[in-house]
Amino acid sequence: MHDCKNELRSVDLKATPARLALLSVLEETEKPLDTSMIIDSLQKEGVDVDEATVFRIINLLHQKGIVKQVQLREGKFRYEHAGKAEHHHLYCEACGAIEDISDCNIQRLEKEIREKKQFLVKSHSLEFFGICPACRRLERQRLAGR
Amino acid sequence: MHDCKNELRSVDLKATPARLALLSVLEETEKPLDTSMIIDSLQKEGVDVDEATVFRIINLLHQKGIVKQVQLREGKFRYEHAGKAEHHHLYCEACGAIEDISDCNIQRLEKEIREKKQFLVKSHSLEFFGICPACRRLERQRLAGR
DNA sequence: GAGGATATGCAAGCAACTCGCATTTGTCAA
DNA sequence: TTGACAAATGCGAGTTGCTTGCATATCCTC
Repeated sequence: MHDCKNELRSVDLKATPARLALLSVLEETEKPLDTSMIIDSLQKEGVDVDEATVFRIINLLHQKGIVKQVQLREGKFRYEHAGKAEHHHLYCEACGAIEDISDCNIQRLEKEIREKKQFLVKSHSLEFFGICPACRRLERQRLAGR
Repeated sequence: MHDCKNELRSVDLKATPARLALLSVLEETEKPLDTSMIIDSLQKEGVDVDEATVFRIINLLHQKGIVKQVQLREGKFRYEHAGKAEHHHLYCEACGAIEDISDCNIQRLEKEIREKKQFLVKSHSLEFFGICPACRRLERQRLAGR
């Protein structure tokens, strides 16, 4: 919450209370958040920001490269701070749980694409969808219980 | 357009004109389409289907596993026939061109996730975003010309 | 502290998608 | 072939995620 100010300044954005609070919410949260989650978190910290403003701030931060968009087949975007190490997501289709995975070498594939196809890869998204261990256990219990 | 009927029957769906036409559009098109593209294609074939109906059909086909959802950071879904070989997409952020890529072994990664994390992977999405060769050429010309 | 560029709130608007209900249409059995 | 019924469609209204215009408030520089 202190170097948020510098982070904003470094990309020529004014350090307003709304932006500082939003940025610190994203830095403190490990999972990607959608805009309504962001608004909830801000309210819990006593910061009341209009929905339109949240979208404007998020879009600015995204185009400055400070936050990343995450899509999980929910019909909306989530966002996470770009400062984290390269990682992807396991998304449980039953309960919505999200887990990070980091061990994958897409880098090699990106390099191949760049060399063979002359396509300049700027970013990518890789998400796995399925059922998490907890939900699998629940399902097994449900089946056994009848 | 002939075995579309059987395809629908095989998942207990009535073979209505709208569904048959929609399915054949998806089978004939190589790129993933969004709903308005689907509606346009249907109209060109003289089939007039309501927007709500297209969404209903697409959702049914998706939940029966006949079509796949594709997300390309456009704020909406695209769909493609699930019968195609496993592949992913190169999406040009400048002109919107989409190219398929097929050479990647995510399978190994999926297997690892299933074994190490007990997470049952049902599907995944991998999309690369960047600038395609044509757009890179245009950009170079634009820079050289001034 | 004042001035000017910029950020915000509010309200209206848009696009993707859903839902309820009356009508039409496949499908299957007789 | 036909008739009946479950299911599909069209239409209209509604919801949600997101954007925009404009007046007011705020941050930053001097």
